[in-house]
Amino acid sequence: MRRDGVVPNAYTFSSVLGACGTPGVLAAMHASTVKVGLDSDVFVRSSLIDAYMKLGDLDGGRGVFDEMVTGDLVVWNSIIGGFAQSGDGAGAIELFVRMKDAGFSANQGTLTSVLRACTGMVMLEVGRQVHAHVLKYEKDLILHNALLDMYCKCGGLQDADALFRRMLQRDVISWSTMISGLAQNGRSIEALRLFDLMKSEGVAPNHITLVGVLFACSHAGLVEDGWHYFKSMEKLFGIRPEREHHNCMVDLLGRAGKLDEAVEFIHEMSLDPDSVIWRTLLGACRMHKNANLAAYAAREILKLEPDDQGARVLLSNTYADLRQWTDAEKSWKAMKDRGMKKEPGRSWIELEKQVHVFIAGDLSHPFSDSIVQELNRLIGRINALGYVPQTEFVLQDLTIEQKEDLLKYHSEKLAIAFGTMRAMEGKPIRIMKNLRICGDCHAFAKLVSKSEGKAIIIRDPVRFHHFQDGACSCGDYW
DNA sequence: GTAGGGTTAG
Repeated sequence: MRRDGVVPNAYTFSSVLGACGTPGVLAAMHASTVKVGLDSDVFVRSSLIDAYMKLGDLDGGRGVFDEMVTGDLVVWNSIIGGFAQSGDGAGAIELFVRMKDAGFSANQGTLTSVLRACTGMVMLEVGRQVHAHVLKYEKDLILHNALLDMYCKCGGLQDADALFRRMLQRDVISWSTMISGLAQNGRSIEALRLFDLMKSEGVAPNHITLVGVLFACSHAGLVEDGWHYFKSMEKLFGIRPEREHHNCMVDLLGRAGKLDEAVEFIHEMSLDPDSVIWRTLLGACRMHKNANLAAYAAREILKLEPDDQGARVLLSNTYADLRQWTDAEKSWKAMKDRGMKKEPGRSWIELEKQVHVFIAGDLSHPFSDSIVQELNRLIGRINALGYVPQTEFVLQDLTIEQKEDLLKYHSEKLAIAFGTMRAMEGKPIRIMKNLRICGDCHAFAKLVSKSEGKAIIIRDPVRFHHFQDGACSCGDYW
């Protein structure tokens, strides 16, 4: 077209920008839009923002957005959606507030992205407010699916359940979301029952539905059921098991302590094992304290991804679990030499529409003094219920006192203490974590839920723990 | 008669 001397217009650019697969091509295309003076056209602008965001270039997208000479709702939606999709929920919500200040009112697209941002940050209360605006779009399935997912991932299972029942239409995504949501919240049996209901209503499952089903099995120790679904999924639903399903099986077997079967499964599967599969096995080895197999899995990961810090951390931790301090030390040193650091534990809690972040061992929160006081009070109360700090969850070679101190200031404990101080009467404390919860914090949360008569809900990267009256929804199986 | 933004697992 260019060779023929035809000058592209805004229609051309907005179509072509979506196809820019590399930063170089996009930059050239962006330059062309400027050259012909079309970069301020709202269609071109929203396409440009979207193209940058899809390549993961947040600054690039933001740059185009900030030149805002012209803008409309879709331009706002592009930038908000971009932030929400790249995991910057706080940024997305901030932009959403600015958008409203600028006099635009949200439509379905905006609300969907904002819900996704709420989901990412476990902002259930903000999500509930968004729900009020969703009501007028009762026919929008995408939006309702996003709302459903928000409730599931924020631990609002009752709301999710009620919404799911009320929805005017449900597609395979709605069903899959609800099935996974139940499974992640420790209600695997209900998840499988819902799967049966889905089939009886004639909705065809897809490969993601089956991931949810297998996830339900693996997180409830339902080894037989898991095997059954895995073996029959192709025949029954025409879905060939993919990587994710194989990974679920390794998780299912490994989590249940059948490590040999898990290894055998990996060796015999038709796909080449990737680092995700090995990482799943490694996690199971750590859970069941099999250092030799862990070392094997970690070496396989590092073969595929030499700079994988997760593998090195888990390997070090396994050695530490076994009190093999020299090997642990060596492994930590290998990390340091490669300039890698362990990601610090972080917990978030939403109180009065504000998100508070706690970092393990970091007492710089403005209310730290009273939080530590509250923590001591809680520990005193649960000591009476038989709490003993499980220092084996500290993965360094330290004295008992030092270990107890490290354990005491794990980020989720700080967040729980802040929660018991400040949370509303009768409302559960909701916390999100970046790492999986440790065994000591799990025991701590169980006992605090009992001593304070308060429900605590913790979301880690893969699942939820609902603590109430001294027990957890995971049944101590995670 | 031509164009831009949104949902599900790990």
